[in-house]
Amino acid sequence: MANEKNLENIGDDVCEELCLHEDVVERAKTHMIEEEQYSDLAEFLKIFGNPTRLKIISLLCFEDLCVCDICEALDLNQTTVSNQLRILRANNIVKYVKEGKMARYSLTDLHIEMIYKIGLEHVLE
Amino acid sequence: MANEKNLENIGDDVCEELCLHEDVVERAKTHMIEEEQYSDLAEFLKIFGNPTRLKIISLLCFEDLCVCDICEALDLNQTTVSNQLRILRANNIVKYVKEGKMARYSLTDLHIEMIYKIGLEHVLE
DNA sequence: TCATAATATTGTGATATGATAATATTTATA
DNA sequence: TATAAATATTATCATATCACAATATTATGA
Repeated sequence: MANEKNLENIGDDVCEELCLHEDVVERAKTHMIEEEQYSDLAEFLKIFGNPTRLKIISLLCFEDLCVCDICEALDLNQTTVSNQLRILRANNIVKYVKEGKMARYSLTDLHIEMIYKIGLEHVLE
Repeated sequence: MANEKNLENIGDDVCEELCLHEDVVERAKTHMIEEEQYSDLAEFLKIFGNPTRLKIISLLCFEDLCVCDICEALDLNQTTVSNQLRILRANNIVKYVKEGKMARYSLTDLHIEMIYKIGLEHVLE
């Protein structure tokens, strides 16, 4: 962002001294997606970067649970769990249904479980 | 951590007032992994939570690249790219081979591409 | 061996994130 | 409708992260 003036003379100032394989660079660029899609994807995947949220996700892979059961299973206080559930909700990772006083949480779709499991495979090998 | 004394009277103090479905909680607990594995997984997946790193990963999905080509394709300065490559290396997401003055980077394995693509599928739908 | 290209490391200030205390909201039931 | 259980929101401060400037390292060729 913030360098419209350089759009056509990229390479003139910065890159004369760099290795620059122009054809390779051009081909690479064709595989890129929109700036905003990178941002959205980063925002989404960032959510997996916290142990508490991963614990919640790992529980919900097997069974829908209410908030207090998650608190109990993870030995965490209610504020912490509720806050993380809100973040997970906001990022479309969990959903919930109200059942009386309780809120029963579940994963939104299979993508969540897949990312969790592929990631785990990677760190365990 | 830091509550050995509560291991057998969990629920006596905090949870009398909460909903507590003991059987559900016990079953949920059996699906949990080690504390350290959650931490390791969070550290790993956290790396995907940054647009610059995702851009680098997205390029390397198609072709191995040297540092200056990545700089050029992403229009980022060399410091930024090198720093992010170091983080990616440290987390076993990319590897590189030295070719003369150049360093040719590639993804370590298919897990990386899978997480990128599943995540993208999720945010695009 | 000197200059330079390619890459890596370190330092910095602004911004984001974490767990939790304090407080508020919602809902069922007495 | 008052109470209490279950959950949600807000505020706080310590810590982590970001992009990049400045600087260092490594390796090739003159």
